[in-house]
Amino acid sequence: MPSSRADAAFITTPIYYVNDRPHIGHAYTTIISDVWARASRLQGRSTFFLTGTDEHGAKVEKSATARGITPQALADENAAEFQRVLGTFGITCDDFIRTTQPRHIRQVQAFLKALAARGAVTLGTFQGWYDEGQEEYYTETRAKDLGYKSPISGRDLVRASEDNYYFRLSQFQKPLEAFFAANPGFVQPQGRFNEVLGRLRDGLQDVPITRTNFAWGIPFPGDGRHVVYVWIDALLNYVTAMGVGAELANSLGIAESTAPEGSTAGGTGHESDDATLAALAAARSTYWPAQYHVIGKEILWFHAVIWPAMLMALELPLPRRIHAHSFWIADGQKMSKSMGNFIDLPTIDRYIGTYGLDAWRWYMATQGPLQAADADFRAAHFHEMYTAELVNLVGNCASRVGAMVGKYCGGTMPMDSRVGRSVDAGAGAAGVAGMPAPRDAIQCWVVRCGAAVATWREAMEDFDLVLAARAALDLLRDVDAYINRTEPFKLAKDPSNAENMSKVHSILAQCTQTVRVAGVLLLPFLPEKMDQLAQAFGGVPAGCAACGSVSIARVTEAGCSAGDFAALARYGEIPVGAAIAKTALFPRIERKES
RNA sequence: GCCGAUGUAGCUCAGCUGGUUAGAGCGAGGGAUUCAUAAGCCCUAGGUCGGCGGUUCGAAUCCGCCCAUCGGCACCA
Repeated sequence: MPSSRADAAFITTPIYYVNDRPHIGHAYTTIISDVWARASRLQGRSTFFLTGTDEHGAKVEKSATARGITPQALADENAAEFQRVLGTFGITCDDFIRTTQPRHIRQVQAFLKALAARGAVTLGTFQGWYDEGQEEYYTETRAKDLGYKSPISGRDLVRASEDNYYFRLSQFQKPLEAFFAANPGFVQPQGRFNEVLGRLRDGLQDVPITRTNFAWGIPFPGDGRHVVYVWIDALLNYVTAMGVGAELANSLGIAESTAPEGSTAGGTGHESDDATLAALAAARSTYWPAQYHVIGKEILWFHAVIWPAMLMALELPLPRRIHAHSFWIADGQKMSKSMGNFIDLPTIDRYIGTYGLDAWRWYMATQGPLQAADADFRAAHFHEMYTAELVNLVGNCASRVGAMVGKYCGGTMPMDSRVGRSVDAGAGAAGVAGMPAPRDAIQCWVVRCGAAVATWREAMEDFDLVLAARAALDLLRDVDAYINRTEPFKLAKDPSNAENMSKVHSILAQCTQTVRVAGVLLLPFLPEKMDQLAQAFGGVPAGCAACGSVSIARVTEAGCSAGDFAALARYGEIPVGAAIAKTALFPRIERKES
């Protein structure tokens, strides 16, 4: 069993079903996870961000058959599409796992074998409503909704049964209750956790984990007539990607040859032998358990109950937290294929084309359904948020500070002449040395920045991206307010007035330093633009020397990791004399009425 | 049907264990300015805090009922 590292963090998205086309839901989950991963790296933590594709199951098999290609060919095609699409969102995943890769298949079989060996699996009979045309089972409630008729063919559903292997979930009722009681923050938001607890009180039943009515899946070890049911296969990706089951697979002698027919395992990894698997484990297994499983609310039960129970059965550590977000709706309407109102890829591309990638990430991360309520996606709202927060606040604040340093300080970082006495923005309501008082008495910028950083860190820890972003924006609001109050542009009217010019330099020094700190906090959200800002504001204060950027580097790329966060986010790191340039970050966009 | 949640200014929402004139952001209207991306700043919006009843010296904040909206209810990624 791996032992986790305190200085490491592992964050995952669900793996996406290759039978789907990428849409806003995939974009959302992946982007918010990416923001968190970047923030984690920024803080100097060794961070692993995993996403991927789920490629087995009856639906994939059926779609492939309909197109006259193999399931693997379909999976290859769509997995490539997912990778391409996610790439366009600036995602910094450290790996992209595919469930048809041998490394995954071998470990899944090893885990199932271990589950069976530990008495967590039994053979039973599954009964359900079967659609003979679709070769699919429906749940009791779904069948009832359909009037016990096939939604496709209209024929009556039949009561069918098949022998399946079951995971003895019912055995984990007590252990799960104890775990939840001891970990009240396990599932967030809280409302979702309550839902899980409520359902748990109704009691747990064993769940089937194999199927025999289709072939496109991982053969169940010991009984080749069965394939592993897709969601068991899928859940295990979180540990197989990290090589957690490598030792088990090797010791059980499970070889790649047991992979299903037609599985050629394209894509990134092609680990197939014991040594490769062992290497995978050596490099990654200490990342487990995951710090965050980021998921949509529709798959909460699997992640909050079945997955922990499986891990308990395998005697593996449980993930620390599960964040289940809600759904985007479009203009007040649920998105659905029949409504034709899905925010699809072409729509997303249009937004990114018009507003830029960072703006898209910003809207996703700050206006999305992060908590229990669904969020409405509206074009007008997108435009308003872009203009109000990115153009008018972030962009404009950086612009006016950069412009004044250019005009009044020769484009170099000015000296704060009060350093040594007080780097504040007015110690108390009276202000300092004739300088107008700030709007609050707590405006010592060192303290102010430190508080913002602390708020940001705590918010990130809780996956409260909105609060984290606001901590940075508030810093910029304070800078704006400070400029308005101290009016350096008036003090600078007479350049020969040395005393006033000294004040101007002090004021602008404070503003410049603070804007830079805010920029660091915004980096995970706005990687391109905040990198641009960092370059304009003194170059590279404490970021990655190797790549010459403060952008958060990927930990997996040798020699390129985030710098010392304490220094990076500290007020005052821009050295006096450093070049400061005015920079235009977010262009104003005229919204054409549609 | 069962379980749970929500209902606060035009919009999105804060308001912990009840207590001075109910808040923020955005939008809208007005004002003073000009360093800045016609941005920033200041003032304003008089909203029965879903409805009714109760507890209390006192409730948006506790209890009950009602209305409305929403979520979960297991094999769906």
